[in-house]
Order: sequence, then structure tokens, then C-alpha cells
Amino acid sequence: MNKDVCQVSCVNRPLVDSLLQQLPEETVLSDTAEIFKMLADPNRLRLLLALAQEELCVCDLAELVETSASAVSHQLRLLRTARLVRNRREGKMVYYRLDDEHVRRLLQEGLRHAEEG
Amino acid sequence: MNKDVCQVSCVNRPLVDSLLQQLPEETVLSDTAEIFKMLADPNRLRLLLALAQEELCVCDLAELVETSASAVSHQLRLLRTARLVRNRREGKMVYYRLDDEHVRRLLQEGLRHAEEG
DNA sequence: CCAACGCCTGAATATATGTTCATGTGTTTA
DNA sequence: TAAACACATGAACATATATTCAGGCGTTGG
Repeated sequence: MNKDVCQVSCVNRPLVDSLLQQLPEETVLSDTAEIFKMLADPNRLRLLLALAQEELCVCDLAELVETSASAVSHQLRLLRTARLVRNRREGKMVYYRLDDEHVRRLLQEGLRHAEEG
Repeated sequence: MNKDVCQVSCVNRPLVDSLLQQLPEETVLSDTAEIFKMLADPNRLRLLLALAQEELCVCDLAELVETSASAVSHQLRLLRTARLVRNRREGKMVYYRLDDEHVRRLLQEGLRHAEEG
């Protein structure tokens, strides 16, 4: 038992139990957190916002966020693993594009939040 | 100059410049990333989802996420600093509630994303 | 075929994040 | 008023995350 948590006096057990039941499953919560993690970095936001408008090669994306191709490549791998972007090879170059319509809305919502304060 | 980025052959400079102009300011991007960071943890998601429905004391919240009051208190401080929650003292206890309507929508969007895959 | 190019990847490093532990603060109550 | 309670906080620790560096892979052009 965790002695830091008051067991008797203050916990509204029925309410807490009710809320616990209403909460999504652990897997859903973890997956949701993972999506938000992908959006929780200014450079990845730049990448996603650009890819929401245009298909772009790694080179272009590196220029866009003013960093190395290597760093961008690492970030893109995360976004690929999260299935937020797709890539396509054309000769020596690899083009990326957004592959998740939900994320487009999350981006807009998030930006509005920040802009409106 | 960064030699990792191909300077001449592949960068579509006009396109990149155009996209750069369309991107939000640095401050907006940072603020947006900060909001998403707050949502990028399963326990904080639990806290916010519960607080979206009910005003709750720290004790209840600790029970809800099955952790120590101290850990929850640290998390709540982050959420307060980000102005996502408000608190109110009533005697010995402190009650928290959601203080950001945008976040309610972000939570719903994020969950739907995870549930639909 | 091989050298140049665009991109990817693993290891190392620096920094950020989350929890625990000990202690401090404000309030009530015995 | 002193102890008990609910909560907050700072430091220490463990883990996660982002960038850099060195080198590798696949493709193309000479």
C-alpha cells in the first residue's frame, strides 16, 4: 500500500472507480500518447506541416528545419514508424508525404490553441 | 554551411522558401509543441480525461493513476504551468479541474486517432 | 565498374523527462 | 498549540529523447 495516498479520509472511491471505468484501455492511452509525442517537437511540427502541403525529399526537409540530413532522417524514421508519413524512392532521392489525415486536424487544432492562447 | 545537405542538385529552393514563409513563427511552433508535450504521457492523459469530467482532489487523482501523491503533484504542476488545469483549495484539500476547452477537443481527436488506428 | 550522390543507421553524447525520497508549507483538529 | 493531514517542492536518480559523427547502402552517371 502506498502510504502517500490517503486511503480513507479523502478518496471518493465510488467516483474514482466510475472514472476509472470510463477511461480508455491502457493500449489506447499509450497509442494516443505516442501520437502526441510525435507532435511534441517544433522541428517535427515543421516537417509535418510542410508535408501536409507538399511531397518533399529529405534534402528539402533538412533545409526547411535548418539541420543535417542525418538528424532529419532520424526524425523521419520516427514519423514513419508512427505511420504518420510515407516514403517513396525515385532514383537517388526519397520523397516523403503525409500519410495520416487525423494528424492534419490535430496540427490545426494545436496551432489554433497556441495562436489564440 | 552544412555539407550533409545537398546545396545545388536536389533542393527545390523556391518551394522550400515558399513553405518556410507559410510556417508559423517559432514562438507559435514552440507553444504548440509544449501543449502536445503535456498530452504525450499516458498518466497525464488519464488525469486530463478525468478532470475533463469532474473536479478532483490530488488524492483521487493519485488513486486514479495508481501512483504516489508526490508524482501526481509534480505532473499537476506541469499542467498548471501550461494553464491546462486550475486548482482551488478547500480546507486541507486542493481540487483541480480542467481550465482549457481546446484541450478537451485535442484529447477527443487524439483518442479517436488511436482507436481507429 | 567505381566514384559521387542522396539517404539511412548505430553508437556516443548531451539534454530532457518522470519518479522517488526527504522535507517543507498550510490547514484542521485533538 | 502540537500533532495529523493533504499537498508541494527540491535534489537525486533512472530513463527517454535529440543531435552528431562515422560509416553503410542503394542508385546513377562517367
